[in-house]
Amino acid sequence: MAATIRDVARASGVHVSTVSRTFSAPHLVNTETRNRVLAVAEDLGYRPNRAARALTTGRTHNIGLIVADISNPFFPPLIKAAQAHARARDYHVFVADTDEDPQVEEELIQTLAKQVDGVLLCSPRLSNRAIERLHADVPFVVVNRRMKGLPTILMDVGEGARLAIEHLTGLGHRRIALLSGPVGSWTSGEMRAAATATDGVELVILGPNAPTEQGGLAVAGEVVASGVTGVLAYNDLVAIGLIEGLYERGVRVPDDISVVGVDDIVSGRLNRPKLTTVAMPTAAAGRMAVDLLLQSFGEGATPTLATLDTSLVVRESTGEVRT
Amino acid sequence: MAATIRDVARASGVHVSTVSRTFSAPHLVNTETRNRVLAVAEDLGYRPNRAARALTTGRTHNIGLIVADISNPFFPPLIKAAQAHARARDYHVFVADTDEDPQVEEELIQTLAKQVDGVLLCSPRLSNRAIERLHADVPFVVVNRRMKGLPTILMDVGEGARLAIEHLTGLGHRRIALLSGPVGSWTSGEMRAAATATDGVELVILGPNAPTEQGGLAVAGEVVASGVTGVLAYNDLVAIGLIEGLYERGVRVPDDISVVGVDDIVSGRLNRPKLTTVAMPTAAAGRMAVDLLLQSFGEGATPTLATLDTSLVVRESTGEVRT
DNA sequence: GTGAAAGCGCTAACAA
DNA sequence: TTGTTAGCGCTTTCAC
Repeated sequence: MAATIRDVARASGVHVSTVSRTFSAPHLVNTETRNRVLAVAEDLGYRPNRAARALTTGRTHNIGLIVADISNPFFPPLIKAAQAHARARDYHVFVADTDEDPQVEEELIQTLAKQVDGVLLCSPRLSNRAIERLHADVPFVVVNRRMKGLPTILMDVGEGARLAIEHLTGLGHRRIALLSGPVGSWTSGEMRAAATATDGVELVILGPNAPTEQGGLAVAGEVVASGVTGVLAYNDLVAIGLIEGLYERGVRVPDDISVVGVDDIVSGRLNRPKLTTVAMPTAAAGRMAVDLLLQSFGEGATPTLATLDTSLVVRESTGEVRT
Repeated sequence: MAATIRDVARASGVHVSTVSRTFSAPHLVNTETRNRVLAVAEDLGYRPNRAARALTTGRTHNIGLIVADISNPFFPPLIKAAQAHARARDYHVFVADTDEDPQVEEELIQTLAKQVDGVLLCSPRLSNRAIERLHADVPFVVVNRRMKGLPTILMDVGEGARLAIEHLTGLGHRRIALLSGPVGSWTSGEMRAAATATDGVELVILGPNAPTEQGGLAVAGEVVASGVTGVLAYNDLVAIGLIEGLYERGVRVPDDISVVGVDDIVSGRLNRPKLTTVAMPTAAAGRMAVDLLLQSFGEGATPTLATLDTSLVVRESTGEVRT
């Protein structure tokens, strides 16, 4: 059994409260005593039990981070940034994957609720109502989903979609497909709204699609059949899958069809053709999410909305429409 | 503030212990009473506080899962499998990323130690000594690293490397490069040992390399300069990066150089050329790791070694040597 | 500056 | 079947 505060107290001839202070309020204890306690603690391999500490303080110094699919390369940069940022502030991040299942998501939140001080909800699939209900149990910061009354971080994917469509029309494309994402995805809705609002475009909406390479692969036939020359995919994974699906059908990118993705994941930069895409500020979002959450622990916590800019990165998967 | 066991007790006119039993040993309480308590609990939105429960039971029902780099597509299938498997057994998995930094890894383990019942250590970068020391604080299961005395899951990458080399020699390749991985990687050592043991091969060892696409990209020049016709890369990411690097230098895969990866990640199945690779049973490893850990909680827990088979998947990145 | 005591939310004997 | 009591490891008044 690991050493407890009591062991340290006994071994150093002071009372538990003094040991406690040595760790949580060192300035309140005599330097000499403190050093002695510290030495004994070191000797015994004592480390304060965070869970027990949380019971009295109400602060676990843990943050939960919930994502729909950890294997989507969109998330790791966000996760890593959040972890690093949190660690620098003496918080730890626990990541959990919901497998795109709202019910698992809910369970996870409830489990996490008492073990963390707050939860970062990334691209949640839960209904607004459910989120509001769960919010009674634990503070949230929501990423990529508009939630009134909760601290929210949005990446301006609508603007990105607009840029992408403009890029395509600039290349002469008139008939363009939008590959939408999962039902309930805020991002997908934003993209759709932006695309619909653009003039001079015949928009074909295909979906919902799974936000994966498989999703893109599966919709390739429909894309070909739709007779479009340009495509804006829900994300890079879908775009990559689509390109492969088109390739299998003898359709070339960008020669026959231009494809734009969203996210700017690493493998999009290495695949051939290198992907033209809407770059999402994922790392910044991860850091900001942590900041907002910690901030919300303080007094007078005001729900905040932070919108981060996106940008279009033009690479090789888009080209002029063939005449 | 969320409802506590006491609120429920008061509101349902029983004592806290009865409420406690209703949740942790329902068969010990009268059906009628139980229903009443359950109704009140539901009404108040009460959920047992796992952290507090852990304090008395010594069981958190949480499992920590530590990986070196969550953005390496090798891990997500393992993570997902472990999470699903654990959830089915009423355990929850918290994932943390060490960023390939042994010091972060150590900190993480210590933080996790008291908040989980055990830790799954995947491809740890820590020294054996450090691992043994930390093992005093929390039970481990180690994946992809040989640790005497600890439950261990190994994927037989040595055998996989042997198959890969044989595949290459079978295609007529004689001069073959092995792109090794990070220092301290058990996998890398196994691959090297297996490759060295193969007869009739001129082996060129290049590395250590970062286990990423960048690592592969960076070593492409050396590969060309070495005059090999076949390459076994540390993992698929390195293989993919290498192929891109070769492509940039006008070297074709598999026409000029054959490349074999390790892991069988999804994007290797979609990139062109589709990657020939050593498939790792990651999902099985994740499930088995959870099993081993839970098992080790029981009586007479014996340290175990499980070795999982790998296999060679031949796709398009390898071909006959040019005459 | 340090000690004593109460209590965080819960479980686990032991009684009744 | 249910209540009583002690206590898990720690923090936090309040005294001294």
